[in-house]
Amino acid sequence: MPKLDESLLRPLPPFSKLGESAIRAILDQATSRLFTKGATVFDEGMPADSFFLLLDGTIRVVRITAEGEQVTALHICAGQLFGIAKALGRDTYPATAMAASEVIALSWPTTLWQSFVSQYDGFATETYKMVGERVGEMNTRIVEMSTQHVEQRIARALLRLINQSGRKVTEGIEIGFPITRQDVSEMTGTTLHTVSRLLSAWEKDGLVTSKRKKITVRDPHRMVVLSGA
Amino acid sequence: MPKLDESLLRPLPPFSKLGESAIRAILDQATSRLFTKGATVFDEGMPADSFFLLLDGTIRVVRITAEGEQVTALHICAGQLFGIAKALGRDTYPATAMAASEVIALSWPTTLWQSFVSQYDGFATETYKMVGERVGEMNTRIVEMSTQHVEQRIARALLRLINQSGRKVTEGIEIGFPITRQDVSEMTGTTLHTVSRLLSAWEKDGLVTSKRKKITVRDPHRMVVLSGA
DNA sequence: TGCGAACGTTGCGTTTGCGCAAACTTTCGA
DNA sequence: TCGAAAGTTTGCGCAAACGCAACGTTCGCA
Repeated sequence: MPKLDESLLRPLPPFSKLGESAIRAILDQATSRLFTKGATVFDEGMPADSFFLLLDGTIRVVRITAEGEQVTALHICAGQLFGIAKALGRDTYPATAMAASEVIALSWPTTLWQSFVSQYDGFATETYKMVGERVGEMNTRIVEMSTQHVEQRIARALLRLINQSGRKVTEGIEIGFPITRQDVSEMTGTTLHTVSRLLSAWEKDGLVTSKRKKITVRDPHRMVVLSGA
Repeated sequence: MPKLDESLLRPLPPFSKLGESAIRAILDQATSRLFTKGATVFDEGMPADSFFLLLDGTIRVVRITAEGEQVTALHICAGQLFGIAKALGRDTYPATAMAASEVIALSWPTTLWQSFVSQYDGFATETYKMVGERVGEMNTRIVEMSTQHVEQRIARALLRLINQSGRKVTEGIEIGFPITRQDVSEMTGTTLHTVSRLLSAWEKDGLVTSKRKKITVRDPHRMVVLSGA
């Protein structure tokens, strides 16, 4: 395994208050892992052996219903911890994590969690802050699903995606990882048909451009208006 | 203020590992407060000055949209902590808490949170376990809203309510606090009309009985089947 | 005890978004 | 280079649930 550089961790909130030696120690205990697109990092209900830090790529956190339908609960982007079941007093993973693109992640055995929390200043605080943000995000999702129309939900989903992992290109802002209509439908609780229709309409309108697995928002401002923010 | 009895706290998870003197100390710092039905305990966005323990009654945690619609995110029943913004690294309350019935709660200034966490063994762990459960609940809500029909969602909502605060009565199990069709609709993301229609149909079917602000499930088993669990 | 407000019911028309089906396009591996 | 697989588009019909509206019922308060 290649020696990992300390500068990887230093800018990230959970580690930002730590000194060089602490970061070195943390890195030395980490395993670096590569996941190909579509690969499963861990499965819902499995014992939470490890927790992870996403170095590159995007993770999709999904839950699968009894009928086999997938629902995307969350997207996790580079620099964030995930699989931190232990932080919420759980022994198993509450959802499935899959790679939405090529993914590089560090992992640590869950047994180290306690020592990270107690040894490293700010680690717990920053982690719980992140948990709080995710809770807020989920909360917002619930509110949106309850009160908004499909069109607004999809608009918001796209805006959230370009916020989290948008890349600026000539025509606008592009979502930073491959995403299908099916994926969008799983994020918004609709069907791929509805998403496809809507994107077509928006494309005709000049709001977005989309190729296979790529969506680019050309007019973010109008999109915000549409989303009813 | 009447002297509070230690036996109030001892059986509750966050305090279960504490000795008598610790519990005494915690109680002595608490303020006991009474809220009438419909009263607001705290408002979304307000500075999180206090955190609370619900001694009696039920709290409804709601968020209010820009259009003024209410969405119920969570119900909190007796024995649970709430308003624990600090635990998630927040300085303001992320949602509004209102009394769904007469409510008795203890409160502590948020400034004490840190010392509770560091001083009292198991307090943090148990609290985060509870946070984890709530996250799981919210997650389930999202999945349900994405994949289930209104009928199933309402069935699940009722089942959840009788699980959390059901009272056994002769005809079945009754929800332990006053609840309107409007309330149910806010929990399930529908309209009071739909809820009313459905409850009427269920009543005709012998599944439930409902009076004004009271709902009693007569046949929990069939309700579970209906909910598609 | 009577009035008003809050709560609940019901009918009807309409819309939204889903389900199904068929065809088209791009990608990737053999 | 060809074919299969994966992803996308689109049309059509339908059902679920909403919105509106009007009316009935219960409760609390003066």
